[in-house]
Amino acid sequence: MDTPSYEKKITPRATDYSEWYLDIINVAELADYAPVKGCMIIKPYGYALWERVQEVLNIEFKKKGVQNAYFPLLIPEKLLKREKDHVEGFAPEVFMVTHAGGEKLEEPLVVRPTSETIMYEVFSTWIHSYRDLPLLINQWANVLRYEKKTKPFLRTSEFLWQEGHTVHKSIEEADDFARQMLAVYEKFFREYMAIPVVMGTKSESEKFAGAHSTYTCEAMMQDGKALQISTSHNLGDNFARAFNISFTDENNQPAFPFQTSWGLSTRSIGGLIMSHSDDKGLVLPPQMASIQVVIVPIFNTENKEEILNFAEGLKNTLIENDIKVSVDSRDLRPGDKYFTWEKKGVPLRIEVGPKDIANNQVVCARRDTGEKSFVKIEELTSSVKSLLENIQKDLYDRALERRIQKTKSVDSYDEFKFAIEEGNFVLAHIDGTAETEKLIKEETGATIRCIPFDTEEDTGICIKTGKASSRRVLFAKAY
RNA sequence: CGGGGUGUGGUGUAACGGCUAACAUGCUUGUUUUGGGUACAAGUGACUCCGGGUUCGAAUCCCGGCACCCCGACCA
Repeated sequence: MDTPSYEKKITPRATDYSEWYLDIINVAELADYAPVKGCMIIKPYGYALWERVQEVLNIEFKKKGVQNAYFPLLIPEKLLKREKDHVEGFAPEVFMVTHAGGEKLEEPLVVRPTSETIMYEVFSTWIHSYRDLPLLINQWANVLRYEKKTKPFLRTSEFLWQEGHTVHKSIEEADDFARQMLAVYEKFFREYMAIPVVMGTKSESEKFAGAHSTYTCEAMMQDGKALQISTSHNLGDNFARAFNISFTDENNQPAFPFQTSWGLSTRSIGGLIMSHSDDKGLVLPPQMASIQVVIVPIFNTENKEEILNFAEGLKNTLIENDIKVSVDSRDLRPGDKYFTWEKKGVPLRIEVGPKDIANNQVVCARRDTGEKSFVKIEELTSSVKSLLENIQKDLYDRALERRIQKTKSVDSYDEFKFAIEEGNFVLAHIDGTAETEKLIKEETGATIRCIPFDTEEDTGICIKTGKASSRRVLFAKAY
């Protein structure tokens, strides 16, 4: 049989991983390029993923007592300059508004690259007493950073995120909260996106501009590269001092509070795409999919109405059980529809035709494995639920297994270079200096992704300098 | 921001400096078909990324810009 040519192709992962990623976004209709450099249009099917992120995280944040608020997009330039490290970190990538109303502005306005400065300026007027603490605020917003090299979702000049900002009376409390929020992210990635992440602390050179310490969730993509998929910062009292946020404590003494900020962006959607998808298209975990089940009715002219009615009945049953389901009633051949939904990563496909109705069953086909099974109508809901649960679990397990297989512990620089070149996460000793870190990056392209929380004390010697080291850190090439 | 590459209907491609820019697919209509991309017919759809230049003549050559892709440096 001739292989027909179709309008959209998918480059296999083995041929060109990057090209494959772009093709998936295209065929699954997640995003389009915009007529502005480095910016993208998030199409409805892609935006539904972001809405799901918002839906789940809002619930988790509120459990922690965090409230949503909104601050302006534009920041007076002088505010951005208030904290020294912060401005140095962000200055090269800010967009600046210099004109408005046809005239030059007295003071340029910065388009927020992040909102610490404008929020904290305001926090200083909100906080007076220890009774005002902790202050727990989150905002859903877009931010802009001028980026030289962009890639849809993973790095765009404008991106969507949530940024949480909290203020606490002690550094211990702030640090604990920053870690709690990191754990919220970890849980979200595990239970919803089916992405296993490594939690840890960023090295000095990788930490956030102006932070006391930065905690991170690092995920491994299918090519072995790391993606920093969310971060949480303990800001210490650096910003409180810079923005003059102070409060009177229980002993009637003035004090500076301690702050955190934490964020998760549309980059995570890029991580989601790369984690599970295959050469046939997108693969979505059921917990993230806006369509969890697609029903493909198989009919001919005579039985069309009967089959469609039957399919609608199945749909209603599933909807009543909180399953997100859609019937593809288009007048196309079944194979055509299978390809459509395969590309879009719908976790489960139900085929229903005359033979099935006669046998009181349907055919269920898993997107992730292609595995087909017959399901009795009476057991439809329970079977679909358990299939979706299995898909969710298997996607996570496969991603975890892949990461375990591709995480190497090495003790020499030669082994290190080889393991990095092969596309692994590499656990190795380093002397802990920024110079050595930089040297390793220059020579191998690998950076310290984090000092994982779960590594034990393990004395050894630095793979590069031979100096003493007390613990292994995680290296990888990163997106 | 340096080095390299690409830019043609919605999508994937073709066209020596020379006919009305071609083919496939999509989309629309009709008939047919429907358990992994049915078949046929008719129709639809492109200032060949933008702006200059060279030329009798430019999708094609040159210059500039923009966007995208790859490799570096920089960053969520």
